[in-house]
Amino acid sequence: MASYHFNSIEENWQKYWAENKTFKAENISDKPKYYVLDMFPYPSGAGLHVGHPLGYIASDIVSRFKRHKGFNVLHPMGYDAFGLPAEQYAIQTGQHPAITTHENIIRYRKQLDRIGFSFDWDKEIRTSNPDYYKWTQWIFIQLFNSWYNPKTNKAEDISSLIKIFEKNGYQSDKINFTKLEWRKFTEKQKTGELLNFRLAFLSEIMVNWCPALGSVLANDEIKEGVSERGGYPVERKLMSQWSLRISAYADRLLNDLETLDWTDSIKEAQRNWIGKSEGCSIKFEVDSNVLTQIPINNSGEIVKAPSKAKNSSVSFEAADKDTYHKLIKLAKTQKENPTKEEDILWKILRDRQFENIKFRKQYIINKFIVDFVSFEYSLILEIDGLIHSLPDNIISDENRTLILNELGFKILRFTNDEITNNVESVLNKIKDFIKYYKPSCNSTAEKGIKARSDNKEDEAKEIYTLENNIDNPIENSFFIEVFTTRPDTIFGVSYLTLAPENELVLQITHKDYLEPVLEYINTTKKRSERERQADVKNITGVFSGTYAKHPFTGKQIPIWIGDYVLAGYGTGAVMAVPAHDSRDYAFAKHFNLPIKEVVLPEKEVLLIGEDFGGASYDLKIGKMINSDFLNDLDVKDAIKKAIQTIEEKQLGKGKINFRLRDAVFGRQRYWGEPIPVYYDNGIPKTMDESDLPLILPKVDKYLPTETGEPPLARADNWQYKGNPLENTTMPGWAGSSWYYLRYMDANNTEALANKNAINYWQNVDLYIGGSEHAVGHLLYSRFWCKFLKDIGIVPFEEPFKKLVNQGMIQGMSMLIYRVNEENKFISFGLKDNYQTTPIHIDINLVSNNVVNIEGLKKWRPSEFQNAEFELEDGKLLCGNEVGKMSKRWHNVVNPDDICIQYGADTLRLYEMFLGPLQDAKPWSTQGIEGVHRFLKKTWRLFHNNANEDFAISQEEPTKAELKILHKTIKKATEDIENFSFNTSVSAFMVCVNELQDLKCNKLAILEKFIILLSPYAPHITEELYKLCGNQQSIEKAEWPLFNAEYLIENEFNYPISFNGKVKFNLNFALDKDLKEIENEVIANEQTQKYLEGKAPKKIIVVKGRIVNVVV
RNA sequence: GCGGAUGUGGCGUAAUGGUAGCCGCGCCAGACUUAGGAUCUGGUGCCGAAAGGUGUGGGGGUUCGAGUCCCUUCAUCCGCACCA
Repeated sequence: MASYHFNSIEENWQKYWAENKTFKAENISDKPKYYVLDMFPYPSGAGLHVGHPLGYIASDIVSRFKRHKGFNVLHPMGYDAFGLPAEQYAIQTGQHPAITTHENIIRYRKQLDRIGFSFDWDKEIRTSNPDYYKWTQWIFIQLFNSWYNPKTNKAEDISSLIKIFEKNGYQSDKINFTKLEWRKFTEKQKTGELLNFRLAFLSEIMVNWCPALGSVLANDEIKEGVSERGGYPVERKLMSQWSLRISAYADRLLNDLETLDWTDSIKEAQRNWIGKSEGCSIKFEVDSNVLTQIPINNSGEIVKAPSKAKNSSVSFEAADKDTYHKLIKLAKTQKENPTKEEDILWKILRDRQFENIKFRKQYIINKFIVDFVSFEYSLILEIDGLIHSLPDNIISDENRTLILNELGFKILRFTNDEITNNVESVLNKIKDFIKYYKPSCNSTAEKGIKARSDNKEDEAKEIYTLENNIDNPIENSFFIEVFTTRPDTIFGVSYLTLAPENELVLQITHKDYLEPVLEYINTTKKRSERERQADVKNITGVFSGTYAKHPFTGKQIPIWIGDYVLAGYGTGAVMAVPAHDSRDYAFAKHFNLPIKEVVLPEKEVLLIGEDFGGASYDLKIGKMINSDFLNDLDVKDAIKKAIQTIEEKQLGKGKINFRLRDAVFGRQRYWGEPIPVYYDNGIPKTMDESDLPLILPKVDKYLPTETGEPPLARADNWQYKGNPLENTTMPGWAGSSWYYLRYMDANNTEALANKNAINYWQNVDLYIGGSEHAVGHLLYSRFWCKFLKDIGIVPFEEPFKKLVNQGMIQGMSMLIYRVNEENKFISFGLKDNYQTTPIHIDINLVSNNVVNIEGLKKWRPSEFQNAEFELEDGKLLCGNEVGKMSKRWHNVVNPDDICIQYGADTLRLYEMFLGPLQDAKPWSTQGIEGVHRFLKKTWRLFHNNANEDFAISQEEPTKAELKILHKTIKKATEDIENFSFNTSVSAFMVCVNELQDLKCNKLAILEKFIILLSPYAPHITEELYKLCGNQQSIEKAEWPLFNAEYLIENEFNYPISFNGKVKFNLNFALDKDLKEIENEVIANEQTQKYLEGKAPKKIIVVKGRIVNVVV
């Protein structure tokens, strides 16, 4: 008895492969290498569903094929083991996430093994293993120790930058110091400056804070305003964070896309994400006639922007003179007559030695007197119950907070009661704050200190300054700098628009317009990102009351504030050209602002001054008009000319802008790689490499501390060399950004991988995975690869040469319909007679859309036991819905179940047979029978049907049999190379059907055929190969060679068509003269019938293809 | 809105510019069987009894010939989402 017992066959061969290490990849080999990689799975608690293996099967087929072709194949698998779900589970249950993760991995491994993948399991890796994350931390240290040198266009050791500073100082738009100043800087100041250059750096930035997850999320982890995992709300928050300077690599990441064999859609997604735009910055002088906010210092003097040395600083003590004098007077009174509470707090602040922190009392900032302020920490302390502002001040408390926050200050408020009765709590709050918010040189406040240090000798003249974006401002002048890609349209500018978040807004707003402007800022702030995104059509904005001067014409241009301008892009300000930008157009229309055309479209000539029929002309094609020196130029030339002129006149300069933001690298989370950084007296330093790995410590709870610090702060003795260690951990993408390198030499303790191994395996030849990683993982991996190349670790620029995206396998949900507010369910066809709600039920309760009602009652007795059912034809029919395969919809299909019922070979073949790998498709088990039947047929070819014995013939194959075989060899080889797996499965079926028709059981044919089939169905083919008398695994067999001679035909049955429509067929020898064929076709009596007595105009004969008669 | 992809039987799909629907599911008929949910044979786009006609989302074009190339339009799916 030898029928096809797939269960035992599959189990035996899986054991054999494991024991014999059949798929071991050698790091030293004479064979050519081939590296096939699957995207790193995260071992979730739900296990694998049938969608996951789709890509793994495809990559496994390619791997096995390449081995047959004589390649040394690296085909590894491992786990991206850090991640939020395990941590969420840990928070809920208290179980260490390592335990959960380990259990999940065991389950994954069992499921993977069952499908018969040819992974080299000796190379398995887990990102949560200290042996692995040691090297993730090591890479982080290298990033910290590097900066990007734009001259050499690569990362270099930070020491080369320090040398530059020592020799030349540094000058740029935003950072300026001389070599002498550099030498005078304290260590802290130097650290701060260097952080502006390190590829891993600490900075204070707006982050996406998800309170529910207790974590910061990257932009690509947010979908539609909520977190991708869990769907929790996300808010914007200013935080001190580790980031990676991916923006330094923006150009290389963009340009090298061209070298990659990836799909256009992924490349396009990355291009969009990087978002390069070439243009020009232009400065608009704010009209001094209307600028009422004269910078004034504490003494009531007008402060001139310190010329030259700190030329980019503008005073922020902006209040008009009248207001200011009132303030000074008030401050003085308040200082002299402190309240009881004020006095208590002041004494504490003065006496309690907050290391190096100086607090000032009753200090004027902007239009306000604050109670206490520390500039080192940008911290304001306020005691409720005190008068905060001028008695007649129109600014509300809310707006006051807003303005102070806007200036980069954080505010701690205490009540009188708190100060009188619980001074310790007040003290602790301040201490906690100071501990959590490290002083950062990137914060606006810190820059103030920097500026201030120049005027040390004159305390009275201390001013709090803020750096802005203005280059070389002329004294007492005030500029708004915009970024535009259309400098050619400079003469079409009818207004400027600032983003509401733009720091300049508060400076330029006319005092009469302050209230509506503040109100507008507040409204836009309250609107969540989500609302703002969803609501593009709703145009909002407000006039600032101030005008700017056109740089060429000198004309007055109104300055508006509008939330259609993004604060984070360019300078957060635009020059609006409504005639040639649809967003500006919509805004101008809404507020009735002038529209001036300056580009004449090429084709349709529009009358000047006339509206463009409700739209703007945005294309960069046409001739310039109404544009002074640009007139009559083509747009493209005008752009060049405009930039040139603007640069000559020093009104701005050519600039390239990227949308790509630096990547936030810290998570307020436990289950991730600890960041190997400690704080020596507040200065961030990396650990010695020899002390790595920095092991994730034990904590009592996986939650933030009471003071809001990340869970690592709970660890005992979380210190290095007596200094506090960093409390945040690395994000999920850290470990997965370089894992492909670790597989090359997974157990190396000396390096992330041995140099020879890296040189042998090089980059990944084929990478298969879902397109959901288009911009996250794939961009970060490219970034790290380029960095590792710069520092000499890898010899290649790109990690993944060819990328194939498998389509998602969707789930088919089963829906039954409950009558609203009744416990009654209606069959699909009758549901329209009622008001119903669809309910998802377990797909196992349904076959052919018929619901098993008894099963349903057992599945959820509470819901269905006593329910009423309205049937059609005695059946309860359900509806279907295609969507995500998920536990939630009860539509998960587990590959284990398929393996038990049909076997792994059937599952593998079927997943490939479903359709093109790249296409998304809903999972349906309909059709799996056909694939299973095919395998049974294949098995029978090798067996005598009568007694089911293995029976194979040694006879010489016939020409017909060889033709079938070689046709299949050709198709199978081409299809694998084209990733067209579905068509090759179909070719195998054709082959078996035809061999069966010929009753062929010849070894010479069948043995070759099963080698072709073996990458797809490895178990059954191993078994048959062994039965054929082979001692070795089929894996070692050579791929059959295709011989075209067997396919040569000597005659062809030509379709005869008339005007392209086929009417009948005629048989001719293939070497027959084409003219003769033509003659015979004309002579044929059937032809005469279709000619209807007319003479043919023309006859086309294509050899071996077709005959077409033109009538 | 912009960008990308896809539209072919009841279903999954196939077709170097050359006979549209290969292969599989489902369905119909039959054979072998105590039985079949095993296996085998034949049929199966649609209309039509047949002859024949018609047919690849719609419209137009190029070509001797278009599912395939071009233009246009519609629908669905996926990205990006005011990037100046």
